[in-house]
Amino acid sequence: MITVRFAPSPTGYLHIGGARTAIFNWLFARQQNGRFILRIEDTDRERSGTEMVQAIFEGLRWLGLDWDGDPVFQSQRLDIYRDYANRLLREGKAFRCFCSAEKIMRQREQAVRQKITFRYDGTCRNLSEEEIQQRLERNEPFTIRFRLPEGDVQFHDMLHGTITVEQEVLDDFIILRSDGTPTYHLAVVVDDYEMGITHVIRGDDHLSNTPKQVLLYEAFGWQVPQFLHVPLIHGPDRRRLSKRHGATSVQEYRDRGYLPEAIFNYLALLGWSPGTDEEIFTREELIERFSLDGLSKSSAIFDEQKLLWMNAQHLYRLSSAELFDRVVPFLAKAGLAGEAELQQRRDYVENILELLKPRAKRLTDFADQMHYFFYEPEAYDEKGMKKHWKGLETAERLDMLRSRLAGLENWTEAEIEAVVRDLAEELQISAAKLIHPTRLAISGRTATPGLFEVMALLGQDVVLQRMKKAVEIIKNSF
RNA sequence: GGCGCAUUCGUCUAGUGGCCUAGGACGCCGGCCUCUCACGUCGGUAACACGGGUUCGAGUCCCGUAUGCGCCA
Repeated sequence: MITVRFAPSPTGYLHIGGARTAIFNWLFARQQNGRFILRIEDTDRERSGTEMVQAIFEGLRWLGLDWDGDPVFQSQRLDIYRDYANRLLREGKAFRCFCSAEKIMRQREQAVRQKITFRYDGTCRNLSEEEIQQRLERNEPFTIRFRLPEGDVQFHDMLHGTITVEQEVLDDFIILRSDGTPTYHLAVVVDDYEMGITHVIRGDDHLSNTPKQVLLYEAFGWQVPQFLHVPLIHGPDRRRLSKRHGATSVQEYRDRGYLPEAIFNYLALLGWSPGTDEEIFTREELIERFSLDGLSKSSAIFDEQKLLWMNAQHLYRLSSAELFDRVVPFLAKAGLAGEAELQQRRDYVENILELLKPRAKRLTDFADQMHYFFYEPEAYDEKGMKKHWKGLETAERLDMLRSRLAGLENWTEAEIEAVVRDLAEELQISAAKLIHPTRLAISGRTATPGLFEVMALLGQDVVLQRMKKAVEIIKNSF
C-alpha cells in the first residue's frame, strides 16, 4: 500500500502552493487506496501556536482534503531525532563538531568574498577520543555533523529521472543543532521512514536537498522512498508565489467568494493535465483521472483570471439549494439581510439566485446584485436616466403600463410579457422603449436579469409601487 | 559564486521522430442570440528561447548558449 504525506510548517494559513502539493498527494493516495498523512513541521518555529496549526487544518478541511490517522507533530518528536543522531554518532557515521556558529559564519562570509563555495573544512571530523571527552566535560556546545561518505550521490526522481550530484558539492552537514533540535534533513528522513512513507511528493525547492537525505537513508540502512518533485507555483512576475503577489492563502480566496471545488479544480490543473481537453472536474472525477505522469516539469504561473472563470463554472453547476447555503453568510456579512430572515424567505432567495447564477463569478457578487430584490431603489443609474427617462412621454407610457399591469390577474412572467408587448404594439413603439425605462424604475439599474422574470419574482405590489414612484420622479424632473 | 532543475500562444496546457500549414482552455477582439447585463454559441488574435548536430524527416533525440527558477542562505 502506498503512503504519502503532506508536511507543512505552521505559518498561520494554508498557502496556495502548499495546497496544490497537498492536492497532488491526496489525489494519488485516494486513487491508489493508499494513505494520506499529515505532518506538522514545527521544529524551527520558536512558537507554533495552536491557531497556526488550526489554520492549516481548516484550510485542508475546507478543500475537502481529509487525512488519515492523527497528524504527526515534529515538535513532539525531538527525543526521537536525537536518538537517531546518536545512533549515527555511535556508528561513526556522524561526529561532534565544536566549531561555533560564529566561526562557521565567518568562514562562510569569507568564502562569499572570495567567490568560492563554502564547505565545512572538517576541523572536528577526526578529533581524538580524549579531546572530545575533555571538551564535553568542559560543557562546550556542539552540533552533530553527518560524515560525508566517498562517492557521488545518485537518486531517481519519478518526474526528473536520475539525478547525480558530485560529492564535491556536498559537505559534512549538520543533522543536530547544538540546542538538540534536528535540522530539516534529519527530521524529514526519520519521519518519512517511521511513518512508512512510500512516495515523497513535494515541491521542487527540495530537489537540491534530496541528495543529503538520500545519504541519510543509506547511512541508516533504510530503503529510500520514491521521490517526485513537482514544480513550484509562481506569481505573474515569474517569481515564487509570495505575499507580494496578493492573496496567497486559501483562506483569502475563501473569503473572497471562491468555491473550494473551484480552487481544487484549478490547482489540480496547474501543473497537471488529464491529457484531454476537459477542464471542469469534480473532486471525484479528479481522483479517477489523476495520474502521476500527467504532471508537468516546469513551474506554472498562478492566473487569477482563469481561476475566476473556473469559479463561475462551478458556481453555475451548483443547485440553488446548495448555492443558498453557501451564499447566505456572504449576504449577511454584506448587510443585505440577517441569516434568519434569509432562511425565512428561502424560496424567494433561491429563485433570485437562480436568475443571478449565470451572472456571478464569486459568492461575493450576489449581495450587490440582489439589493433591489430586498429594497426599493434609492437612486437610479445616472446614465440610464439620461438614456431611458428622457421626456414626459416616458412617464406617460410608464403610467399606462402600470395601470395595465395593475389589472393583471395572473402575475406570471408570460402574462407580464404579453402586457408589455401588446402595449408596445398599440403605441407603435419597440418593446425596448418600455422595457428599459421599466427596468430602471424597478431596479434602479440598466443591467439586470430578464425584466419579466425579475418582475414576476418581485411581485405585483412591489412592481406597481416602484413604477408609480418612478413616474413621479420623471414628471418632477421636467 | 557553485550546483540542480526548467524552457510550446500573454497565461495554463496537448504533443513521446512523419497524423503539426502545432490542438484545447483562460484572457483579449469581433459576429450571433437578445429587453439590458451575463450565460451560451461561432469566428479571430497569438507560441515550439537561440545555435549547432543526429536523421530521408525534429516541437519531439543529443550538445552548447541564453534566460528563468530553486538550493547552498
